[in-house]
Amino acid sequence: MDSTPPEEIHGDKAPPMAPLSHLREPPTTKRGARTRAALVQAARTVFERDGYLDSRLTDITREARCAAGSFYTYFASKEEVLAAVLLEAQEDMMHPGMGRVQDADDPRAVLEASNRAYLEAYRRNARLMALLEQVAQVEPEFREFRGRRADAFIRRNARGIADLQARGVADRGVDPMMASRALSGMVSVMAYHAFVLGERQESQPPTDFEELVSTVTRLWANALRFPGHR
Amino acid sequence: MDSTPPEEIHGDKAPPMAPLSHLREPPTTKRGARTRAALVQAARTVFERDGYLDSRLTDITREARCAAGSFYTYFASKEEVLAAVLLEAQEDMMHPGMGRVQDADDPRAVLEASNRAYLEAYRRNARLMALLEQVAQVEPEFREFRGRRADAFIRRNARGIADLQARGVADRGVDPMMASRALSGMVSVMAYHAFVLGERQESQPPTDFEELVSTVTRLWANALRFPGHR
Amino acid sequence: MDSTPPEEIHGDKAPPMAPLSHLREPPTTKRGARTRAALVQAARTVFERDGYLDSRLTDITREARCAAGSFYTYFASKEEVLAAVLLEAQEDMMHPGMGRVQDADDPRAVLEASNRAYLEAYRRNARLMALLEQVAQVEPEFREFRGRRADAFIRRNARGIADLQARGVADRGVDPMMASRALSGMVSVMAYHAFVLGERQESQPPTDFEELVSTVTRLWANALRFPGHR
Amino acid sequence: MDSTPPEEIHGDKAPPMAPLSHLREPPTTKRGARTRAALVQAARTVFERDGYLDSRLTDITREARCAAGSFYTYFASKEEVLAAVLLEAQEDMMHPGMGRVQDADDPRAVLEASNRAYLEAYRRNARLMALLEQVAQVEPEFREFRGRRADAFIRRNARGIADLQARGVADRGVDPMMASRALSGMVSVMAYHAFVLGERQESQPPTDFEELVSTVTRLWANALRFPGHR
DNA sequence: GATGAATGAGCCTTCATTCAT
DNA sequence: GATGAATGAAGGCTCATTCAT
Repeated sequence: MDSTPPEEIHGDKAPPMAPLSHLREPPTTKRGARTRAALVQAARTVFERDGYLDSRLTDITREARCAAGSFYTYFASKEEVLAAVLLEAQEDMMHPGMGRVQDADDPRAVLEASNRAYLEAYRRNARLMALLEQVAQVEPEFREFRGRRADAFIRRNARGIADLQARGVADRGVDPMMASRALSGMVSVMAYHAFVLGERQESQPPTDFEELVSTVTRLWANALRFPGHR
Repeated sequence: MDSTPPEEIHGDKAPPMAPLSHLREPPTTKRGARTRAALVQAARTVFERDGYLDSRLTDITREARCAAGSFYTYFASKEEVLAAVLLEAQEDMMHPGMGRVQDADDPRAVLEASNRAYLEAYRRNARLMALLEQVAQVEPEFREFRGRRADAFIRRNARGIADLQARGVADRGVDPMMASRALSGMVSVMAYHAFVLGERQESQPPTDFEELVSTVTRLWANALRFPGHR
Repeated sequence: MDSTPPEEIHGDKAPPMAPLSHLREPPTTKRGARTRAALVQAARTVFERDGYLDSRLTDITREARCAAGSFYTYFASKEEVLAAVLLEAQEDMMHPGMGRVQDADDPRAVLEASNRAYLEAYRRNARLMALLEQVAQVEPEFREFRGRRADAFIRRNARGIADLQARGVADRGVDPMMASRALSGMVSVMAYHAFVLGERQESQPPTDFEELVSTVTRLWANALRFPGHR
Repeated sequence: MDSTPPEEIHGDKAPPMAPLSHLREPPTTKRGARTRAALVQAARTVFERDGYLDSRLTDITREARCAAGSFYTYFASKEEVLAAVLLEAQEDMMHPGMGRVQDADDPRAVLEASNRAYLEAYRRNARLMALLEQVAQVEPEFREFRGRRADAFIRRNARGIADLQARGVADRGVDPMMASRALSGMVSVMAYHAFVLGERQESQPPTDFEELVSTVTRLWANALRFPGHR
């Protein structure tokens, strides 16, 4: 895992993530581009605020300060704007963009950096992730999108694990893909709990970010029997 | 963890799980009881088949072979039947009912039995779990229900972990609650993937149940540094 | 053509005229039957008054004094009510029900009775015929309905013609079906002109009914060379 | 009917056929003329393909390869393009342009030539005739247009009939106008059946054109008791 | 209790027409 | 003249809930 580029753990250099649907042709004029952008932005705002299911198209057009009919100039349906919203945010959601790691030879250090980057990205896009979870329960198209996103992380982490197993620094008794699915899932569940559910119940104290990072990293490292306890 | 009753790990002795809503009075007559039961059964069938959102009340009354109006004799809304459905299934979903473990002193053996029981219960009620995930995304009431169910498992497992930590057979470097949340979440994510998503995509080979049990158990045990590798 | 039952000329003993569509199940209760009937009646009124295309479902429900949603209890669409309207009127439209002819052996007398019956039925249902012409231009389903209705008349008249040809009292130089189509068409065109268009242009004097009957009868008889001029 | 110019039977030397509407001023520039022509041509294509009611203005402008807004430079509405389309095609629809008849003294020969010319013109413009029938059911303006066109033929044929009656070669027992309306209608109905409906139902064998001509001619001649059977 | 018809608010979608560039 | 985005009125349809029988 030394020379493995950090992104290999949770990151995703983003194969364009297969189009969600055949979007309408992009606007030709500058004015059109502005309106379309306003609609996408408005949709994100409304979806994040009211949820996908409870939002009406007219909420979006009102937020975008345009007529109801204008929506259909750019999108064929609510699904389609959502696709546009997700596509636009995809980059930031999928490229945790973890910085340089001091000691790239230390699996724990690399892992921690990776987890931190992932969790930071999740936190940044928490409301969008919540939205994605919601629509994945309702629209098969977005269930697949969620699946592809998850798989991207899982496959990369699986490669990292296999690599460490080959170098003898990770437990060889588990299948890399399955272990990756379990451990990546563990992190995402924690993120969901902390940043999505945590936000909603203000009764509870917010999760301590650093503790979150160090706990999942430690459990992960232990789970794979990284050498050298801390 | 030796004397800890198995249920202590994933199980739940079911504190009445706070009523989901103030249900209407139970039917007085025998006929009434029959109709109500038919409605609950029909609702489960319809919800599991079509999803909560896509099902109409008339689908349920048709399935129950009764008139649309009769529904309101027993339930005030769609939410309320769902509550009844979940309440009825709660017992089996929450009490994995893991059998006696041979060597209750072996943390790994206990853990494995616990995980197996949890996963079997999940598999048994997979469609209902899928339904719960869906409604949790839409109705705050059921989000809380899901949360309470998860917390029940998490708290029990946290107690088990704290116990093992106290006995010196589990890593003391992690907070029991947080570790429990992470590891319990890991298992539930795997279950969701295998039994909910797996069912929908018949293209993929079904997950091998035993491998699933052994993998999550091994990762969990490692994560907490249970003594004695395998 | 003597013993040929009169209906054989323009009439139609009505093979049920193939359902226009799979109508919803008829209402079970008396109240339901009343509402449904009110809707069909209202639809006929509105369609005849405003035309099929210019009428809105809410016009119909208002006319029927019921809520907009009630419409869908009985019909799935505007098309479907129209089907019901036509089905209900079909009997009268298709069974001119010409009375006994004095001399059933006189082809001219039979023919005249038949034409009179046809034209009277057309006049009685003129607004409905106008409606049928309109929808036939727009909905393939009703184009077929119109076609079946026309064919019923044409086939019967063709049989009458073939019969007379066999008896040597009609020109054998024409194909019975084609001649029937031409002559039946001639009559229907005249009816359309007199009772549909005539009504709309009050500027013109109304067609004299008896002259209409005698003219088409005479032309028809001549066209087939019935013996014995008048 | 001898010296009667052939067109006198079904033809129409086209009195300008009263403007359908007050069209906008014709384009001044060459570019304008080109755009306008493209729009009329596109409208005809689209109307004939999709029907008047199912076609949208944007279909027309797309077909004409111009912007939606440009439409209004030349036409005030959908109706107005249709008027332009019909005006442009009027010439060919109304002037069957029947060739010289060998023996202009033979009523049957003249009649047959006239019918053939009419039917050929109908066939040539079948899709436009279908369109005209459609719009006549919907727009009063075009109902009148259709009426004027029909009247032109009917009046001419009525003159021919009156002429023959005067010469003693046609049944004097019928009113020339009414007989003309009936017989002209007979021919147009047959044309509509063969060329409009026939095209739509490819299941049926196409009508034999020569049989069509000879049948209507024979029936017509008989109906008026032209001398000398065939 | 059961029945099933009646209710009507609410949202999506279309497309002729206008208008700023 | 041409462009093409913006407008917004209009109407269809759904379905949870009510209510008369």
